Amino acid sequence: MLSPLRFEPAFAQPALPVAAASVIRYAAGEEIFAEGDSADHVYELVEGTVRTGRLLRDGRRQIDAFHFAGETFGFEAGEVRRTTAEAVSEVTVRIVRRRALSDLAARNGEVARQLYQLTISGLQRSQDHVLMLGRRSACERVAGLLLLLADRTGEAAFDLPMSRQDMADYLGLTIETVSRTLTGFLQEGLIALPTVRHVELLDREALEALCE
Amino acid sequence: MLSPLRFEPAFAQPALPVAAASVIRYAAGEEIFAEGDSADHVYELVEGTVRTGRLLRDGRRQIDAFHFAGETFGFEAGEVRRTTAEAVSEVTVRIVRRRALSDLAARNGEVARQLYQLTISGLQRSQDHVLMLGRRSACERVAGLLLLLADRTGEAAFDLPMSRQDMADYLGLTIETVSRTLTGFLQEGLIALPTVRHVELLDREALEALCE
DNA sequence: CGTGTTCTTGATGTTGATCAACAAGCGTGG
DNA sequence: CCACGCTTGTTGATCAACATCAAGAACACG
Repeated sequence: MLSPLRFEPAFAQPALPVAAASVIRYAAGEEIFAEGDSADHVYELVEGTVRTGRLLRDGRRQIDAFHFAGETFGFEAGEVRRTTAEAVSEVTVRIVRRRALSDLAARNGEVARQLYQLTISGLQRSQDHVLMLGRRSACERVAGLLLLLADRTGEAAFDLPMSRQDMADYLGLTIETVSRTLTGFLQEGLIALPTVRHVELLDREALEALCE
Repeated sequence: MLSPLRFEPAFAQPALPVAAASVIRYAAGEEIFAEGDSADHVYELVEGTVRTGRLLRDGRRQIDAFHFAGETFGFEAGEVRRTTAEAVSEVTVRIVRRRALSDLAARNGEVARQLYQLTISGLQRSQDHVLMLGRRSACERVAGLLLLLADRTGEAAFDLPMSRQDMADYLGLTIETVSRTLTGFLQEGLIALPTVRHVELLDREALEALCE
């Protein structure tokens, strides 16, 4: 069921219009780049799921975003990575030289516009995330994540690509709270959880109501 | 003490390289634009402080960012505003037609690059905000905001342009918690609070340690 | 099958929210 | 200049949500 470069409506993004320096596979859990690395490539995700985020010295982790097939990641303002990217599942990426892309953008206004559009929609997702973390309860956050995942597949039933720990670190919660919230939804009949990594949304309305 | 177009090192951003459609003043508390408006202008803040954020239907509010003199705001991916912008203090802004700016960017690679740089640094600040809201305690959040405000003036003593409610809505806390945390810092000798709107950082080290 | 990992569930603890009262600033009008 | 009311901020008491700690269950993989 490989569908490279298929663009989901909710996340439609142009592929990077530059020849890839290379195409690489990463195993689940592998690091793609780390905080402090020099940021001379950007990535286009062909298949799989990637998480980007940061780690505090005491071990607390915050995931900024999950990235799915067709999306791009690894853009930085400066020369040095401020986030770490890891493969959540088995992953294949196209790697593009940042320099090649910025050169092209300097010559081609349309490419520059796409690049701009890409980052600004990333900014908007980050703002949604801020709202979620700043002002929403655990229930609302978990519901929000489930809806986000459902929207990108377009299906009410889908596999969770990430662990409970990943969900917790994205939502600013603990695994226990995520787990309890999911079984709460289960008991209220909002979702089914046939396996630990597969969700079906039974009452989308109710879940949406939780997110307003 | 007006200093239009002075760029603080920590927030150095190019002015929008387009003739302003107009220059407008807003009184403190006035709305500059609102969620749902059509997004056909961008703004350059000449003087004062602006907050951008969102409101949930039940009244919960989340401030995405504070903007200071020299900074730009009001960029949107789509045609419709997703955030509201309000004057925190008395404010003067240059208003630029979005269309004029994007036309210029399409012709001029350097302008396009600046625009890109602007949004990507906005994205990085939003990611810092996510980390703050997702994984930091109330103390750490308040310390982080104080340091952010100190950095942009370059002084250890500064006026707080915003109310406790604004601070709370930026930090994902309540006014009571912000207030208590500040008096906590006061009692530990980390700050002085000669008036309710003026802060002096007495022990910057300790505050930085709180943010790691 | 065992063994290690991930997930769930339960009991308890802590942080920050909520509710309530009071204090401090601030503008207006006497 | 003070009295007044109104807004904003502080402080206290209590509560609730989520974290933490601990144990067990389910699952994955050799």
